Amino acid sequence: MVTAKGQATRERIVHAAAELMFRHGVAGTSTPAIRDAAGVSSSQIYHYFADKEALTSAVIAYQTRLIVDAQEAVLGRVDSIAALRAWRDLVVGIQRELECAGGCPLGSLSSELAEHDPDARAALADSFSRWGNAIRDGLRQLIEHGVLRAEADPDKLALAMLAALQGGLLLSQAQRNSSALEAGLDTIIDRIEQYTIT
Amino acid sequence: MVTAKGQATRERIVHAAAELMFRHGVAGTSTPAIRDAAGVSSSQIYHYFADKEALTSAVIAYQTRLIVDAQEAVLGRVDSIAALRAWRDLVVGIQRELECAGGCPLGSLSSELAEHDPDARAALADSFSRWGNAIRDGLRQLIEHGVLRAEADPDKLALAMLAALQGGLLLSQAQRNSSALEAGLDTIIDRIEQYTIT
DNA sequence: GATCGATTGGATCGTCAAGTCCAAAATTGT
DNA sequence: ACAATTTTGGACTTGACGATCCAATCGATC
Repeated sequence: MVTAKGQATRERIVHAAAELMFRHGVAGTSTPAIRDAAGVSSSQIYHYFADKEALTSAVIAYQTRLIVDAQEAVLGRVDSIAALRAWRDLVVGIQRELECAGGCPLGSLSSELAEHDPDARAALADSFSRWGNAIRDGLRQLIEHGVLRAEADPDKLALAMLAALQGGLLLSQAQRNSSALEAGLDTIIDRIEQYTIT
Repeated sequence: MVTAKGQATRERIVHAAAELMFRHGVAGTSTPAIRDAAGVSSSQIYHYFADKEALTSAVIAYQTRLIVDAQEAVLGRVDSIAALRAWRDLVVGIQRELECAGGCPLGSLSSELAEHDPDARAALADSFSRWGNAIRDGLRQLIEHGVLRAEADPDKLALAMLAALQGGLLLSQAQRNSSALEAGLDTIIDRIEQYTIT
């Protein structure tokens, strides 16, 4: 059983852990650091989570909820090429605001955990699938609305878009400028635009 | 002064460290593990490298030499869309052979180190620039050979290709299949192909 | 073959992180 | 109010990792 107060404490821990892991990576985030950032004691972390791996798993779920839910909401309303470009501007804008630091929280977690934590890898694969499906559904709407021709392959284009997005974020993190992210997204959108019904 | 024998030892350490860091990440690779894998003693690591950060820096240079040099060689000979697709097949084939494990060594290093080691970030940004330039030069050759129209923007398309490549590798690592990598590269090449002179 | 720097082995140190433990305090239900 | 359960504080244990130290050995050069 867990009370409302306990739930709040649990969430405070996950929130602090997510923040620290985004900024310093999973391995670079110690449980003492999480304890201090969340303003709790050591025992509380292990009261709510079996070990650091379980906490990391909760952080993955938390970031997925933040990011993928938001993406689904925005992409669900795409009904024109202009709306797709507006989505692109949103993504680029977020990265610019962060001064290209940190990359994608999910991408970073995946890169760090994929080889050494199979459960985390599977969870992140699922997050990426949801994200890709959201893009695909946006493209399907464009076909249904008569914006794009039916020959366009929404599955393939969505995967390509997600790849360009993740790679663009990774490169912008390394190069500290968003040009690769912009070039990647713009080029995929240009390709999509060629299916436009004129 | 460093003798040939010392040089060989140094290289053995870098090679072992690169291998371990590729499989387990930088933080997941301890100096005792490197010592054992390289068959040297602790003191030798610190005889040839100031600290783990310096060794990591050597690993970045090593991976850059392996990967980017090879990419420059292959991309330097691109003279047709078919050759570009052959390069795509090469990249996808490598990832398939590794069963999509590990992602891109440079991408993984970048994701892990970018925020916490500024020198490593700069070195990796440089590696990515070289890689992007190699792609760009391949595309420029296609224009010069009259395969593509001059309107094609090789800089932008090369950045997009590199983003799709890195993102595709990251997603294939998480999802344990190469479909995102293939979709990403194919979509960018499809876009490039539309600049073909018919 | 003597000299001197380069190389090597391996014990060792200090630090810090993950995780445990137990008792105290707070909260809940009756 | 009281019992049961949850929540909390913080000291503590254990182990590993990065890094150091020093003596021993190797090998090139004169």
